[in-house]
Amino acid sequence: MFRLFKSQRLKKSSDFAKFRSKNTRSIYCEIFVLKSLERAMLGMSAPRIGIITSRKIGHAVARNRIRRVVRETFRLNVKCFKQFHDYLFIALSGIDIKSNKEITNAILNATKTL
RNA sequence: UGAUUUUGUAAGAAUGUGUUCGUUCAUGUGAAAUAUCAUGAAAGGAAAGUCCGGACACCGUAUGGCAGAAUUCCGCGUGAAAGCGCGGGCAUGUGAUCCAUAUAUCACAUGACGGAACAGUGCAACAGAAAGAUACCGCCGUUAGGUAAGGGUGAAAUGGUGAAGUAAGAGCUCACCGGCGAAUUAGCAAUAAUACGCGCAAGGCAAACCCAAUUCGGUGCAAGACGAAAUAGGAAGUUGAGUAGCCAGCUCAAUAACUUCGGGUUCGUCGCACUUCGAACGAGGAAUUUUGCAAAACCUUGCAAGAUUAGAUAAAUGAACACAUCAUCAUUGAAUGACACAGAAUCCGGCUUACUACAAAGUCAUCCU
RNA sequence: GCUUGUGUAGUUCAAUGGAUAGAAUGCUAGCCUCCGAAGUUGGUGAUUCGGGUUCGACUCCCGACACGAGUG
Repeated sequence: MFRLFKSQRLKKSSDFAKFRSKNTRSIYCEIFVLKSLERAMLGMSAPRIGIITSRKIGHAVARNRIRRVVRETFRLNVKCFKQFHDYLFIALSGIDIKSNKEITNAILNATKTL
């Protein structure tokens, strides 16, 4: 019931390019930027997420940790995310200092306003 | 006791156990596993840097020359190679012995350690008369000139000390030391020792060009193979192209070929996860490793039994809770944390760098006797 | 992933192995002006880091670090 399928993750570069071109709703925290984009009402209804962790955040271990935390929060709290929407999570520098709980709480607060 | 350096460690256990929720791959069941199923496996010593060397794949041909790149004391061992290890020689530095100093001897450390020549070129700021040949002061003589002993400069001044000698001086001559040469002896060799010869007109830098010897075809899994999808031969330029910097040779091509710009597509499978046979169960083999036995002074070897073999692709290997253990804080009850460096990306062998703990050795500092 | 390049003042660039590493711009303090701007005179400030070769290193060599570029 809380599974995370491969189809729920953004993989193609065209999916990421849509965020650049079209108008998106976005919210900025000190740690990250979360963007949302409405999708055509076709196919599956579940929300999808893409994660960007650039090299500025830190070494590969720190980047892996953030990706895992974001995926875990997305998996356990799918109901907070709207259906037929794509989400893009962009991590910013300074996120590697925060603990796992702080990151999850910050994401859940962000989804309320989106 | 502390700091630091070097070497080593089948060490770096996701701290352990349990529960719950998940991720990737393989196999099975199944019509379908991208249906919420079952079983099994799932990150390091450096996975890192990409500095070397290979395997492997492609380049229609990889042949010769030039250019270019890399390596460089000697011997032995190991290895596919790069490299690594052991021993020896030489040079430099430090310390000790000796001690007026040098030489010498011993110990330790470091060394990209071929060549300065009957090959050539280049460089040496400032200072200094002079930096590869010269004469400022001085000395002798006073017409020309002779002279490198003394002065001072410099990183470096044409070997050092003493005697003899002289107008004054000088390897001009002699003794000792140093240097160079070829010979003999020792050594597998690098090289060393010996006596002999040369008065010693040429020193330093080759991580300056260069010379000698040896080695090297290029590109890299985004290599490459197959399938699917898409599409319009649109514009400009060149006359050759064959992936090597140039030339030659060889091969192909001729009205087609190539380059640039613009447009379209931009997904999947294999390569690729120890390997072979097999439809599968399974069997054989390989490597690593644990235990036991036997042989052996040790290194190690053999036999038997068991275990293990990562394979992702916007890129898996995770999260939460409970108990135990440990650490820190606070002060005797409960809070925080699971610890450094750090994340496989075709595979393997090295090198380099980062870092925790333990062990050993060295150096330095402080205290005590 | 693979290949490859570059590091000099806050910024943009110079410097043949040899003075105190130079110039523009910026910043800053005076002068000028009624006050600013412009002008003018000073000051400030750097060889990414660690070793080696050399008498001597921004330069040559080695290792690290940082920042780029190319490649289907």
